[in-house]
Amino acid sequence: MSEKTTIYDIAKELNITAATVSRALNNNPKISQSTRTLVLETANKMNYKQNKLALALRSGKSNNVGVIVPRINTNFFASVIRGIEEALHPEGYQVIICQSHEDKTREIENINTLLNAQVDGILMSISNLPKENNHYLERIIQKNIPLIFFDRKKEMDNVSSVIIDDYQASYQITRHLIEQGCDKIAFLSGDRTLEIYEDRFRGYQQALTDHNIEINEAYIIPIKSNVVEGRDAVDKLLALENPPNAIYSTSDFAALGAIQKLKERNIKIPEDFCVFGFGNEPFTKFMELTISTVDQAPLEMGKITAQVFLDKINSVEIKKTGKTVVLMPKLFVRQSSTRIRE
Amino acid sequence: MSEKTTIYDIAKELNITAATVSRALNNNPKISQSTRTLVLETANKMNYKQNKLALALRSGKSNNVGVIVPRINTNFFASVIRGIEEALHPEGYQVIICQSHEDKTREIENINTLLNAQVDGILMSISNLPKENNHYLERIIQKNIPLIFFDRKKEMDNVSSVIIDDYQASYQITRHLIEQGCDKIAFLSGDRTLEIYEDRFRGYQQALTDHNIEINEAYIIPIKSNVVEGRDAVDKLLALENPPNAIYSTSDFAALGAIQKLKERNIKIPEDFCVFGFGNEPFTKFMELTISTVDQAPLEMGKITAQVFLDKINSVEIKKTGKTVVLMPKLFVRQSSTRIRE
DNA sequence: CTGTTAGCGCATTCAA
DNA sequence: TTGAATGCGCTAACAG
Repeated sequence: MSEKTTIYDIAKELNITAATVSRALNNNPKISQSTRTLVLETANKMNYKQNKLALALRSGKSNNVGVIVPRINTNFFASVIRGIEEALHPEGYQVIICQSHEDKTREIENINTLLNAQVDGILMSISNLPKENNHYLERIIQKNIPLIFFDRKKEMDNVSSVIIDDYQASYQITRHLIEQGCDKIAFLSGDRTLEIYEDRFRGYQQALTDHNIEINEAYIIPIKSNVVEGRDAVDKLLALENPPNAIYSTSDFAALGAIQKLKERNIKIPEDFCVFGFGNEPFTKFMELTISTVDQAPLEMGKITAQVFLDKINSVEIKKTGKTVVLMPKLFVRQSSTRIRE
Repeated sequence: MSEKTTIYDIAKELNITAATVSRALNNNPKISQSTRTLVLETANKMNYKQNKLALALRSGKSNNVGVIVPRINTNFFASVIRGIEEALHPEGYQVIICQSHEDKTREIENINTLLNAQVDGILMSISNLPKENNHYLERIIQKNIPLIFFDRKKEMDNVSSVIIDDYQASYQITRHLIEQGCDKIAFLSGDRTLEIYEDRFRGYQQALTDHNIEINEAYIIPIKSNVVEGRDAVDKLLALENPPNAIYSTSDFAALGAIQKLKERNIKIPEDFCVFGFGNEPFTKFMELTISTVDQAPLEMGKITAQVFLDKINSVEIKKTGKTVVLMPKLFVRQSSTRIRE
């Protein structure tokens, strides 16, 4: 009862050989219908379960896919993972999740662990790394294991990516703030060595330029994605001789912190100061003062990332090219940035 | 370069046999220091990586541990997983995460998937099941795979659990609300077929009884853990002839929804109505009106759950007993229930 | 201390 | 259509 039955067990039961059983179980055409049904029946009766490990050892495929994210506890990453799961689970893949915690060392460890686990592919959103060489990523490619980036990518040969149009989102946010009458817009941004943040910076920059607003370097503040950094940023900004009248934060958490601090300073939102976040975390909708933000279509991003992986793994020819799928983000303009109602 | 080197490759290189290489690599005492270092050096030089799959097939251990949670995107479960990871990763275990989405069918699928993946253990928080038999859980035990429950458990032989003292937490919450002057306390609860919710109900009940307050069945409303259900519950409660003046919700999300709706109805919190949540979701601290809640020590719970698993797997004797570790929850009394300041 | 052998469970090649 | 033999990479028992 507690013993697992193998194809040998059912072969013995039927006085045939394991090879035949294997063929019957795998829809191999070279087998008679009668033995096939017989095998299937007894396999079922004996509660046979294929040993995936043996299969993996033999085929070199594990049917495991690794996912590496900076952290699991944001709505964005949790939802992307959900999307990946939903697309991959029906295909028989098991998803293994690792968190890098924005730490390069940990990220390399994650990769090693996943490679050890013989994953068939790695889907990842890279961490806030300093400008580093790609050795540890190239190891994946050399092993012929598909690597797909989502959201946070790095430019690499033969690697596909699924991202949103950060530039567009950023341009639209900045334009929106300008249209609301804000002419001094601060930019709280994650590490710009990551493409997403650089792209957002470019969108911000271009929108200002297009509206004849000069960039003020003092308004550009590097932050990490948490509440405290948003609070601290406001302190810095309000200490300026010429403080801003709007904040565009690339993190909802920092946007929240900023709003808290502005309120503590008795600055009225949105009348005196507008705030725009990024990521559409659930709490942005919950607040008494709802927070404007951008939805990054995480569920869709996950599903498409999974699909890109499946396409790669299932294509007969070895694809040596990488493609980039770009999703369109969607702005949710809420109270924290709405002065003018249409 | 892209080929993986095996112990045979390095054996051939050194004109020894694979067994010797294996021994050298595994710190087997029966080997000379000289060959050991020689093997280690060349293994390193040839970039040898142990094939975990072969190891798993041979040893019957996969070094994978499965974690099943209702959902990944709440602070509580994400943090428990983080705790599990932190304890298990250093021991060489890889954590595979599955979401049951509170769905029984999905939960059974998860278990099958994990068993197929030959996990060495399953750590799970069970879903909101109707009173069901345990067949699908007993399959795990029969396979001799350690099963540990955390937070949401089911009474089973030979199965350990790590939980918080839900009864105590609930008693303290209810007592606190009474001390704040609330004498009509509604109870929004998850499915009481789950022990945690039944325990919380008992705590609520006992506190009322101890303070000579009669239970009002109309105040007890079953909910799911989301914002909308909290809003709807308030509608129901305020439609009563004798509406309550406090809500204790076993879900922070429902507590949030309740607060939203109460505000919309111009009911003052905490002056006219107190609200207490459960789970210490981050947003409870973020709100303009901060929400009283209970911290379930998720990180600690994860670490201990992992430790219980390690103890079980590493013990020489086959432990046929299950123990239950009970953690003490911590109340965070915030604005939503604070009338009296000390 | 080291070599030989065998088997974990499976799928595939070669014969029949 | 089926059987026999083989190997995926590793380690443990046994023998030397």
